[in-house]
Amino acid sequence: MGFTKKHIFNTQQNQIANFTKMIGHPARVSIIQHISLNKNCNCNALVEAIGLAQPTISQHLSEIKKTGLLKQTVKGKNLFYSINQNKLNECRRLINDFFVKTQVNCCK
Amino acid sequence: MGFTKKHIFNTQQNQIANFTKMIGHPARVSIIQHISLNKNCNCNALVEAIGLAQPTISQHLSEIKKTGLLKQTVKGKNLFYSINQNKLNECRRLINDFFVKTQVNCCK
DNA sequence: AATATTAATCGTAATATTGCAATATCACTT
DNA sequence: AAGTGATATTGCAATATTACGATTAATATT
Repeated sequence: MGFTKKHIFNTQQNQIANFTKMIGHPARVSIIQHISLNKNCNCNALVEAIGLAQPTISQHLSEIKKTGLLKQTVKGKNLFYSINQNKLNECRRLINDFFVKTQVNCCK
Repeated sequence: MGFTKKHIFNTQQNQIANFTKMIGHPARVSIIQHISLNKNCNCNALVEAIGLAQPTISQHLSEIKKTGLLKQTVKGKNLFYSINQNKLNECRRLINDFFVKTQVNCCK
């Protein structure tokens, strides 16, 4: 097969999986870290910092964008990325909630 | 290609990616939730509760086990799974730290 | 207008993941 | 020893992911 049977899981389970899957590649971890550390971070800056080809970085960026975690600002010919803090908080809360519930349930 | 160039990333980035990738499938989210909620949860119980075939559940279990998140107890012919709390805490701290740093950095 | 810069998209190859049927293994029961 | 139950492994098909060269599109610069 190769596809995921998403329909047999509930919305929350799929959301948790979507967010963690998005983070689940070291290039995307690195991209998120770089963007949060550097204002005015564009695609080229990430290509140089990380060492993957430009199309590869662009592809990873679009995976992250699909979840809504990134904002874009055009300045001249540059496209600067920044973190969408609302989405970051949503993502963080969802995942943290998963950990808290797992921990509380498993030790009672 | 298809493979990940792990060597160009640091240990922490790979660790974060490994843990989040392990959680990044709704079946594995569901498996972890079930195990934490039910003491004496074995493979068959998961198969019935989730609705995927036994080999599929077994495969997802082994993905989770690879990260050390599960403990096993043999009782008769049953193999009961439970959450390794130390590993859960390690995983939670690592991911939370990633979120905290991202948040602190991006809004200063 | 021609050129350079920036980033997305296309096309493709290699590899990984997801899912299941069939089978194997291993422990317990009879 | 044969049978049963529980789980792991094997083998395979379908799909997804990762990576990059080539190309495209869009904007800036000269």
